Amino acid sequence: MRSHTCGELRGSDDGARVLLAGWVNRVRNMGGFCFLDLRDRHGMTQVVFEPENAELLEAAGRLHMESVIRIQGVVRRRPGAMTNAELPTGEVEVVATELELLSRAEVLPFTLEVEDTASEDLRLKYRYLDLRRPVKARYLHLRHRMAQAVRRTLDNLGFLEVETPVLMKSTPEGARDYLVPSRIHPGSFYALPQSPQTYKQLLMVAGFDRYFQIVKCFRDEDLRSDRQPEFTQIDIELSFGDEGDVQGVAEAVMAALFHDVKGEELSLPLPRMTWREAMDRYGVDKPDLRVPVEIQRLDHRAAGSAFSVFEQAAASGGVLRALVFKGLAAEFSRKKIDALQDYTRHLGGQGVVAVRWTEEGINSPIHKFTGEEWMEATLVEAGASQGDLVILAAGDFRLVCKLLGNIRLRVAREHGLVQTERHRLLWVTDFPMFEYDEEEDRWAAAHHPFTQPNREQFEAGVSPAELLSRGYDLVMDGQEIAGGSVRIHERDMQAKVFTMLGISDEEAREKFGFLLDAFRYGTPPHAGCAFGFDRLVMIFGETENIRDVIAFPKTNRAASPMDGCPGPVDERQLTELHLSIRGARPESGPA
RNA sequence: GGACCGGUAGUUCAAUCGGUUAGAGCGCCAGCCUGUCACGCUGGAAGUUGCGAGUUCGAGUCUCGUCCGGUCCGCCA
Repeated sequence: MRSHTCGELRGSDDGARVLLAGWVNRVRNMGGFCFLDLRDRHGMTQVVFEPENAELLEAAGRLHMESVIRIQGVVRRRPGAMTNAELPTGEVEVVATELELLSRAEVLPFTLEVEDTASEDLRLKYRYLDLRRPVKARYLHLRHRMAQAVRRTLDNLGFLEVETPVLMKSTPEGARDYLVPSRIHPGSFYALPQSPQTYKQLLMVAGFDRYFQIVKCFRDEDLRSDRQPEFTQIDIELSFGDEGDVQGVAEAVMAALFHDVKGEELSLPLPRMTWREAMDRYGVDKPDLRVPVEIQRLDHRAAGSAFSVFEQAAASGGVLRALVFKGLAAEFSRKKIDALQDYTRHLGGQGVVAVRWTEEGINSPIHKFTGEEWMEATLVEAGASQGDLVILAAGDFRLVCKLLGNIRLRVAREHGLVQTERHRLLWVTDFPMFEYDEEEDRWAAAHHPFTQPNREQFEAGVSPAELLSRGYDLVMDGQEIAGGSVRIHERDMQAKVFTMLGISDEEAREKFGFLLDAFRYGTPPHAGCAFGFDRLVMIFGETENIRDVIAFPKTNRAASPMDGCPGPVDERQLTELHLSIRGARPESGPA
């Protein structure tokens, strides 16, 4: 069909007879002759139609953009001034001798530009057109290269790729499941996996001591710019190893990606930081180390401030923390500070105290309570000096972390404080084992219920609030790109953790009996992790939008404007599945 | 579940304080053009202003509702 792609002809091919096929990117009809840019995913080549062949020239002039054609012709080196330095094929053009229209294109619903000019819903509805644009196609090329690098690396390290079921049992912990009704078992449902967690642990019991899988996972939760209902994990598990072994493998994967994709050597091992330290210094469990501003601890100064909010924080065991933005006092007008307060309330806080230290002195709304002396001493202790903007927040530890952690990033982004020259990776370790679930009034697993608690603490009977886990997250540029843990492999310990989670023996047997049973027959100590592959591609592809790195993504409301899913089904199908719909049925899909 | 932003020719946008026939670029159609590469020039067609109510002499513009897209909070072990 074709002898070359549209991206490979060079000056050295001068004189060759070639067959090219592709899409008409653009036609430039000069009257006496005409130029045509022929495009495929490999590149673009200029085709010339000359007056010697009037019939061909006329046919070329009639072509529509995005029609698919095949041409036969002769490669010709372009005259010096006519070369196009912007194109890899720019030294040559193909003089057409034959033209075949393979598929005529109608006028497109939007024009294919370099920039994202068309609205996102149109581009999603005609995703196959959006993907013709090289700027979009490049994300899928990148994704492919990264997937290959991961497979090659893990294969070389002795990992076995095993596929696990997509239809599985619904489990109580964690995200909302996508459910699939069973035809054969009336009233019963499969769940789509939120991750292959239990299967990979069972593979360890089965003796496959090094497993991996690049696998789709599903969570029926609301979407975000970095969250889709179906997404891909690089899932890894190994036996007879601990945190260090898993982290070493994950680091090897990252090093391979840096090498293959960016041509850079990643310096290993990556730094480690405890969860507590990350929260104290950055206010989040996934610190962006590219921002050179840290939270300052001023807890001991809260009592004695004479400002009721701070005093209250001190009295109730809360904290007083600060962010110091060097030299930004002058840039923060009343309006910008108000915007920051709005943002704080949006995050669920009551507000923060913004202090500007200018040439005229210290400007803050709480002077009248604290007095000049307390304020200046506090600012100095926080490391501030004249010209700085200081944000103070007091109260519950988690809330203060959330407010200052987010403000740190927001101000850094708005004022160009993010040092983007190089990526910053680190491991965050020693996470809390449990988090208190206010709604359900019980302790919930911070990672998942198979995570091994810190053994010393566990044996000493430390309270759930204090207990740390053997979980770890890999963080890159402020994003969690992988998370994992050393798993529980002892039946007794697993039973105790279930108890701490308020899961009864019966419930544990009902939901996880197969795993507990498996542990009775010889279980190797094991540990693992899973990468969020989509987010990884986002970072390497330098996009903020997860839809960019997925071939056919869903909208914010988990629908696909392209194929109209989800949509209603025939009554007959419902009957087969023993289902009836409560309330009115939709007449058509959401798109 | 909540907050905010957006929706006007095929498309991207404009339309002053609510006021005459809703404009422009790209695309499309017709014609011209021998070195373009976002070719150029001339002319033309193209609109349920997302949808539904309301206010008004008069609504693209104001109000309410609703649908769709996006960002964020909650949620996401």
